[in-house]
Amino acid sequence: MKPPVSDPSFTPKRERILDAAEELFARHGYDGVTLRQIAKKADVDVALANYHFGKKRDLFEATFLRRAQILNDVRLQALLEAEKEGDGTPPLEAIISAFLRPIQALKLSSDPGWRNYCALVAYINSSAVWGEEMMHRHFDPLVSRYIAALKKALPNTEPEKIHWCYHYLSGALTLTLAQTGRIDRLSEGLCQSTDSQTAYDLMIPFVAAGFERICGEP
Amino acid sequence: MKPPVSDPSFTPKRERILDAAEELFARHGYDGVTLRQIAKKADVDVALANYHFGKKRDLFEATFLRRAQILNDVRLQALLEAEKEGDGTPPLEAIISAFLRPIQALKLSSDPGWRNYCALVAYINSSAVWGEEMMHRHFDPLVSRYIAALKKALPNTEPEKIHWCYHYLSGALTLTLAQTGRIDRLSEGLCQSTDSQTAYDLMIPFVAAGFERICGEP
DNA sequence: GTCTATAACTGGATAGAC
DNA sequence: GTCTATCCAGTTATAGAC
Repeated sequence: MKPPVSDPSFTPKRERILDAAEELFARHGYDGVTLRQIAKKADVDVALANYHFGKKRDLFEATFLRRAQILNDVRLQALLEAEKEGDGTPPLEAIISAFLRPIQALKLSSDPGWRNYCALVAYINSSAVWGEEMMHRHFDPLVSRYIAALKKALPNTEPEKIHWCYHYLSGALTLTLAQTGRIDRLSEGLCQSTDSQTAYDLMIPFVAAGFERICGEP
Repeated sequence: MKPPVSDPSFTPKRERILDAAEELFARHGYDGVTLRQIAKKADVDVALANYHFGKKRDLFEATFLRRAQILNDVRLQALLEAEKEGDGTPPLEAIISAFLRPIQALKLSSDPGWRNYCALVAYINSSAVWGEEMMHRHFDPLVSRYIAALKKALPNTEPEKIHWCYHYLSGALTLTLAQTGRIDRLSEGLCQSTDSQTAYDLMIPFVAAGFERICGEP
């Protein structure tokens, strides 16, 4: 008989290592974390990380990859649905929603690991060392589909402008994912980094307005 | 007679250490860099970093602080000038310009160190560990002045919304400062991370439109 | 100010018992 | 799969000669 999966103490050790790595890498970066710290947080032996994942670098990749495909899948679903509703060319805001809402949904889901995973993606996307390679390999194929949809929604716009607007969107999203707590301090508690509801509800129209201004739609 | 400052071999070693630390910390993060690497890049002895700056942590702070005051000064100047021109309440876009243009100007200045310093600020702002404390202590006093100006330019708006919009602005700026090279790849060379001219020229209207949409001005 | 030498420690990685 | 024991390269930091 298998123990119930809901009890964290019964979680397979392999998964516990990934959970711990996710949280620590997200917060302290690749070099700021030791395998010993990860093992301690996961409550497993140090050598076990090596047994399951090989080198530290490979554990980092495995942590990143575990949820990347899931995120890509739900996003692709959202984009396809928007395209179906929009008869092939959904309006701008629907595309941006399809890009952002899945993340919001995962954050609000039952699995709290998504919060750490999002922070990990923010860390990787902000880093020149990791970002260029890893984001390109694992996320850009899907992002290219979003860019293509944006081009269709905003014809008569130079592709260059669409790329820059996507860059600003990516920046706003990345800092939101990082949940650094800075907005909490700056606003003296008025806003919270953890308030995903407000963060995404406002981000979508904010970004949509920016696109419209730059890409010259009414 | 002082040697010409343009010759790097005559730069005082202390400054060379800061230059090297700036570049390496920005790219690899605090934990991703060793004092030996910094010393090697600066072409000085390992012990010298310790002699001048004390512990590694203090060298990191010193690197961050060297240009922070300068940046705050030019920004404050820009904000005051905008307020003078706007009779106390400059229009939205003038405030955003006063926030962003000084950075663009420093990046385009003769001192290439500003490029690395900007990436360092991006690293710190993206990090939950460093960001909350260091950004708050050294940048938030001035940022609060910008927020106050935004509140005046956008009356009848809940302060909460202004803070969130500033957060999106900060995110777009941070990813731009990081110059990760991702936009280069995604756009297949159409756009360059290093193209500050375009990056800021488009960011200002993009962000202004977002503010207007959220904060309900025409 | 500058460098040599070294102390004291921590990191990743693995071999081998169970 | 799991854990003990250990290797050794590389780290910060400093004491002391010049």
